[in-house]
Amino acid sequence: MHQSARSPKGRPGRPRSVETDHAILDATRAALVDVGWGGLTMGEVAARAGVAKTTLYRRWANKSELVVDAVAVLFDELELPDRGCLQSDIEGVVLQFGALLARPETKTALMAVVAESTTDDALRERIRSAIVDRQKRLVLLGRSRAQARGELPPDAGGPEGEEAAECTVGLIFDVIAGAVVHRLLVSAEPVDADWARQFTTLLLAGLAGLKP
Amino acid sequence: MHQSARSPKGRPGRPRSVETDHAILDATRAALVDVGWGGLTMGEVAARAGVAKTTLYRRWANKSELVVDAVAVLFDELELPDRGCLQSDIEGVVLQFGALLARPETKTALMAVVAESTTDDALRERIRSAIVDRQKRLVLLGRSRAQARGELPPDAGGPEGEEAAECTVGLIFDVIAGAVVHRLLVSAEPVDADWARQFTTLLLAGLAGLKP
Amino acid sequence: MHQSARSPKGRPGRPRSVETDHAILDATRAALVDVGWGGLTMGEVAARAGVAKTTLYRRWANKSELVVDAVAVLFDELELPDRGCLQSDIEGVVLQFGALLARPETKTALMAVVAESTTDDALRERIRSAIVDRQKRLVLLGRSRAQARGELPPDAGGPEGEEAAECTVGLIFDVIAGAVVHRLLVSAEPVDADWARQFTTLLLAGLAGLKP
Amino acid sequence: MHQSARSPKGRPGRPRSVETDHAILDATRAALVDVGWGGLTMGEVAARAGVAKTTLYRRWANKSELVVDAVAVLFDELELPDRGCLQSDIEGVVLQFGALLARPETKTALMAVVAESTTDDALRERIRSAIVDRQKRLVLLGRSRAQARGELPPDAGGPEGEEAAECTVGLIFDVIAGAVVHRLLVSAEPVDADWARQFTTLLLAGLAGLKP
DNA sequence: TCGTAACCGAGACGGTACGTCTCGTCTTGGA
DNA sequence: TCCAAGACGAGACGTACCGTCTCGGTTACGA
Repeated sequence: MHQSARSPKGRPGRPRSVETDHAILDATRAALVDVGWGGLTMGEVAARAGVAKTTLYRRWANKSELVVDAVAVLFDELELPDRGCLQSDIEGVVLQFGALLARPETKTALMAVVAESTTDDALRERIRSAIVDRQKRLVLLGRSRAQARGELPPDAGGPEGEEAAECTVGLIFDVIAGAVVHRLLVSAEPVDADWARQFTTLLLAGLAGLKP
Repeated sequence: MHQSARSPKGRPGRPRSVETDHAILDATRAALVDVGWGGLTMGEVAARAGVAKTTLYRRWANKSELVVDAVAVLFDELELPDRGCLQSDIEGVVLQFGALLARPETKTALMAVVAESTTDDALRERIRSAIVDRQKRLVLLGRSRAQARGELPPDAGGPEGEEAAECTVGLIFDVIAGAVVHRLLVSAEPVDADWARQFTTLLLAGLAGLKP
Repeated sequence: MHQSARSPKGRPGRPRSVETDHAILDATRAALVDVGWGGLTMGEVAARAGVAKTTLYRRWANKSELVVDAVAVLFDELELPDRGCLQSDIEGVVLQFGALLARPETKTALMAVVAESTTDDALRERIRSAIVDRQKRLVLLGRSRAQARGELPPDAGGPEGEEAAECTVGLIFDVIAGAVVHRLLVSAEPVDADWARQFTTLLLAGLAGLKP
Repeated sequence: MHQSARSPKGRPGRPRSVETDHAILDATRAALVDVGWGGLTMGEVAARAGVAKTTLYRRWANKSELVVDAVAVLFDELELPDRGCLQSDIEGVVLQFGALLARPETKTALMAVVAESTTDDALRERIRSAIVDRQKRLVLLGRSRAQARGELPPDAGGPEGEEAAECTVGLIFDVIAGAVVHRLLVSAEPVDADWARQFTTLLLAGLAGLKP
């Protein structure tokens, strides 16, 4: 998770409290809702969690890392619904992602830690491993499900085919996540069913035109 | 520009120095490069600009607004190159945008003010008017140029056609800007000629499939 | 006084508030009475003085220096009463000194800063110049007054006579101050008229036996 | 000694380690030399002694009590040399006391605990019983030895004579200890043979003039 | 010989104060 | 009226110790 795997056996001294861990992460999300990233302070989180500041710093080096861990779990709620066809599946996940990003703790926190990560490589890596890479599973799952349905051709064999597929996954991910984030946070307009349909149509048509 | 239109005529007292304005904005960008958004302080900017803090606060209410103005001008450098066909034109603008976002003062500042704007509506409006809306011109210009070349059909007449076109402009803008930003800042991978070509291909194929 | 003489003329910027100086020193003494040296915190002093902590640290580098300045002024209240004969004059000053050291802010602060000064030369020097050396005037005044009365012989001429006199002043000062402090703070017994008389008798007899 | 007499018999459970006791007191003195009273922490002492903080707190309630015990033993090294006459004997003990107070662990600790004791009666009592009262033996021994030599008259009989003698012992003790401490720690000048001779001369002449 | 009670190390824990930093406002004096 | 310099009240920062607690494990007595 955060600091270290810390072998459950043999570690001398009093072990860290797991309830404390949860209390802190819960308090972090609650505080984000109330005061936003800018108003979030370690002292406030500690007070809400009924915990000493020291206890926070023992686990996380700074605000950014704490918030990444606090928010990461929210993204794990995302899942690919099985609505019968690829278009519907993607629309479903786009709407879910939109709904997630509309929550105040998510939107304010996500952009802030991304901003912070532009000058902090360790933080970027943490964001990647805790949030971004975990959600690529959705793209992979969608593809394999569509292949099973016959909506997409099976992966090309051979190493160069694999590499191309890998590359396309990254592109799709950037397009989906980027478009949703940009519409919500920069353009400040809602991600509703209409927009999801229009966007997904564009994406699938684009993908169809990409390969040959 | 920033605080007030302040009529050039008739204002009593000593007028504000225009060199001071520029010195402050330059110092802001320079400081952003060195210390990032998180490390940027009004005092630091004032010191770099050889100016008193009071002078900053007389012009901008806070750090965010100052940074928006400091960064906005960079985005005006973007232009749509005329490379002869729509695909090339878009690739060119994507590469320009990627290069702009790769500059440290741009990427750190842009995400930070967007994050801040999630809890500050006035700031969001300022970002929109100073940065985002000004760049939609690129999409509009690209479309009309492509129409002139015959690569795209002319706009549908009538009000519903106009509305649909307006809506598509927003979608395209979100997809382009979102994908580039996400690739650079979240996925942390470069926006190079290969990626630009692949992305543009996807986009144009998607657009072709969107209309009918 | 404390930080610097700071030329009253020409210093740019807002000058420091003199009322603030006094409020802080008053608050320091009041807090010493209530909570003692060990319980004294910079934050508490600041709060009592209605002042920000920053304002304290702008003037004094730490608790010890602040307390030395706060307490020093109390010692200036001491004076040599003119009761007609040397014995009575000394008894008077001994009783005054005893009364001063019986005040809670004085006794707790004085020993604490002396203790701190054993590992801080700058602090020792500050104590010396702000407190100790200023009180040697009492010994000198007492001697000259006694000489005027004919109770003591005039100073021996010549440099070696002067040096011996100087040396004796130091001895007398150490004996008086040391005995009073030790009785009050270590032996924890009162400095009353009886004790003052007995002690002064010993001192004067000793001095009479010292010279020849 | 410190916490309890703890009957050597019958106490169930593992007995406390005596080496640990010594290691802690040694570590306390060593740490005092290095960092002084202000910088002394229980954690530091524990670390130096190779012991857990818990182990310290099982034995002493706080820093002051620990330091009193750590330093007290040093004062037991003092003894009254037999140099043949009272003046020489006193000079000898004054020099010894001066040398003891010149050691860094002694001077920093002694003043600090005295300062602390001004707001802590239990501590003052501990200092008295562990340090001060034990050294009055030197004054008593000196007096009886001088009486045996015929340098001083025998004690006056009767209860009022006894009381007066008792009172004089306190006065002498305060004068000697106070003067030495003051010279070393406040005046910051050395206690050397010259000063010891001058001071002792004053003291004995004073005593001679005190009685009749 | 075996329990049991107190010992011991390590370190987590809720607190408190530290001294520093930045904020945004204010008060000077000079231009 | 503007500007620079810098004092000011406010409050968060991250650190250091405090004294207490919970661990797992050790040591010596006495039943």
